[in-house]
Parts: sequence; structure tokens; C-alpha cells
Amino acid sequence: MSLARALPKNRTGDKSAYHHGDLSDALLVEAKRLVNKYGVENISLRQVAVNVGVSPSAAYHHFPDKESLLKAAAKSAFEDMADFQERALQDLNGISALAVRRRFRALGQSYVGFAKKNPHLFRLAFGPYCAGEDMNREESRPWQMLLAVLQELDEIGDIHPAMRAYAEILIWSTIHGTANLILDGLLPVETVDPVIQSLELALKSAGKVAK
Amino acid sequence: MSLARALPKNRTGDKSAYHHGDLSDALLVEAKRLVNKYGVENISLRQVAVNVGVSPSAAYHHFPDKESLLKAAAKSAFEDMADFQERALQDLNGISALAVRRRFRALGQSYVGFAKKNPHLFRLAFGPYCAGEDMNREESRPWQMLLAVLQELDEIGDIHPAMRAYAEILIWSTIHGTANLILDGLLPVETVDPVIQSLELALKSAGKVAK
DNA sequence: TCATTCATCTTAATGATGTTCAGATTATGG
DNA sequence: CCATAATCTGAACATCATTAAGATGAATGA
Repeated sequence: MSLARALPKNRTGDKSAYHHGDLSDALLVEAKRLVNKYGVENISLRQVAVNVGVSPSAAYHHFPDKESLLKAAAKSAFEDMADFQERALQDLNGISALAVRRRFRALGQSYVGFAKKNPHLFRLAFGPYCAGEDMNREESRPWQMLLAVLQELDEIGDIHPAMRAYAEILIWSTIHGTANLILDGLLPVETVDPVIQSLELALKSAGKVAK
Repeated sequence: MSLARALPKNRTGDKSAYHHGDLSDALLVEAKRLVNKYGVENISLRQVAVNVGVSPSAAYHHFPDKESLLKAAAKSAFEDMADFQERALQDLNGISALAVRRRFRALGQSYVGFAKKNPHLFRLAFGPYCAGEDMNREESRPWQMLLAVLQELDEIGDIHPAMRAYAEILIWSTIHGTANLILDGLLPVETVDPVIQSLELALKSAGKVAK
């Protein structure tokens, strides 16, 4: 019976052992779940802790404060988006020019798609809790995916030399801006496809057949 | 002496009259000032009220809750940005093609410039408190300015017909995305000019002299 | 002029929040 | 098996958003 007393209170399922190194993860997962549901401005450290089955002060042995927890959650949400994009590209494997262009579009559509599907997580990943300062853009998965698809687009001959140098930044900025403006209610959802098409046209060279 | 007692406590300056219809405005101004200084996630209704010289509950006679005050502040911050952009365009009045292009660049640069100069206000204007749902993009001043400059760019012959239809949305998305990514620390500040140049090139027709 | 009515403000209170601290419990490793 | 470090709890504190009840000034109308 001293055993029963020794067990932590609200541990779920088969985890009969003392709460171990997974509290950190559990807090992160629950924080993300609550943010995803209510938005980052409407969640509390206490709620996260209680939902995990732990006293509020326990969290402070894993994160120095609420902001740190949210920053970790933001980093994780960023990776969630990368996962989402990877899944979107998984089934598009062709080598034809058409397949390459399809991948390009899927990249942009999945970016905005994730934002639409998980607006609170998207805002968390890129908002004031974004870990951008200590994150390397060049090594991030969304950036790498963009580089890869752009490389393919280039080999297809769909990128004009004059647009090559800053193509990645132009594209990321555009898609990111579209996603944000849609979430803010400043752009209708239907604009994402035209924007991507305009980007394709711009990259390839809008004026090849011009006056 | 009953007069002295009748005066509200911390009213500043020459305002010896009873606090009137300007509390609403005063709260708004102070809220924006604090957001600009500390970020929206670090300010309290109480602090705003106290700084204005009024009890916290007084605010509830002008705004139903904190969120409403912040939404109003967001709307106001949006207008501040429009002011900033207008000032940036004021001194660029030429009619030459070069002047038109200068105005175009100034529009984008001032957009990002405001964001860099007032990151917290920019985040407030477009974040979760953005009044986008009940705001008409088409009638907003930034949009109108963009339309005007695009019109001029078109008359100069700097917009390829194929890019014309969605040029506004493409440009707004791109500049907005650039500003956000810079604030997030995901893009270096120096990218804004190349991005704008790429946009110009894309609009005019990158491939006019292509293969 | 005065009494009434309304908008505005204050005081006080409630419950929730982030954070800290002292102490209890568990794991770890010599 | 014991000592030390890691982990968790309980209670406390100051602050927060919000509400309710009452006071005060201004406006209205006789």
C-alpha cells in the first residue's frame, strides 16, 4: 500500500513507473495540443501541467519558464509543418517536366494547406515564439525541400537565369505572405493557386512571348 | 475644496475638466504605446488603465474586454503603417519611368521598414488581433496605394499582360512574407532589396531577352 | 432652479495565472 | 546500503482579467 501511495496520481494507461524523462516531452505534446485547439494567447502553463497529470511547478524542472516551453513547442510545430510538406510530396515522384511542376505546386499548396488546417500551430511556429534567431534557415527542412524542387525546376528549364539568384527567397516570402494574409482574413483562400501560377510564370519568364 | 476632491486623480496637464469622451482614445493610445514597447503578449489591461490615470474597471465602459481593446489597437496600428507608407511616398513625385519605379520600390521598402522599426506594432496589426475579418482589403489604404502605383507601372509598360491579373496579390503576399520572415529572424534584412528587384523583373517579364 | 436620469468612474472582490521556495520522494551510483 | 542528485508536491505571492455595487459628474427637462 505504500506502493500505491508512491504512484503519481493521474498517470494514464500502463505507465506504472515513476514519471521519468518523458515529462519534458509530455509537456511539449500537451502544450502543442492546447495551442492547436485554443491559440497560444489562450493557454496556461498550469493547464498544460494539470492535463499531463503533474503539478504546475513540476514544469519548471524542465523549462525555465512558460516562454521557453512555448518556444520549444514552436520549434516542434515548425517540424510538424515540414512533416506535412514531406507527406504532400511523397506521392509525386515522376521525372517528367509535368511531375516537377506538380511538385513545385504541391510544395506551396502544402505550406498554405498546413496553415489553413492548423492556424494556431502555424502562428506559433512563426510568431513571437519562433526560434528563428537560433535556427539555421539554410538547414531547415522546408528550405531544403524548396532548394531541391527549385533545382529540378531549373533542370527542366523553367527558371530564367535572371530569376535564379533569389528565386528561393522570393518564393518563400510569397508563399509565407499568402499563408499569413489568408489566416488574417485579408486574402480569400482561392488566391493561393493564382499566386503559385504567377510565381511559376515569373520564374520561367513571363515575357518570353511578349511584345 | 470639494472641487479639489471632485477632480479625477492623475489627469495630466491642463485637462482640468472631468474625464470625458477621450478615455477611449487615451486607452487606445496607451495600449499601442505599451505594445510597441513590450509586445502584445507582455501587456496588461491594468497597466494601460493605470498609466492613463484611471482604475482598471473604467476600461470596461469603453471596451467589452481586453481582446476588444487590442483589436482596436491593431486596427489603429494598421493605419499607422498606412501613414508611414504615405509619408514615404510623399517626396517621390516625378512622372518619369524612373520616378514610377522609385515609388514602387519605396512602397515595398516602407512596408518592411515599418515592420523593422515597429516590430511589435506590425505583429499586432497582422497577428491574431488583426481586424481582417471585418475589414475590407480592397478599401484599405495600403491596398489602394499598391493599386495606384501598379497602375502607373502598367502605363510605363513595366507589367507584362500575363502578370497583370494577380500582380497586386503577388506583390502584397511577397512583401508581407518578407517582412514577417525578417521579424522572425528567418531572413536577413538585406534580402528585401533583392526581393523587390526580383519582383520588378518578374512583373516586367524576366524572359524578354531569354534564349 | 432643482430633481431625475444617465454615463462614467471607483472600490472591492473573485478566481485564475506565472513563478518561487521549502520540503518530500525517487532514482542513481559508489 | 547509503548519500547525493534529480524530480515532484504543496503552499504561497503578486499580478492578472473580469464583475458587482455603489459613488460622482453631467445632461435633461420641469
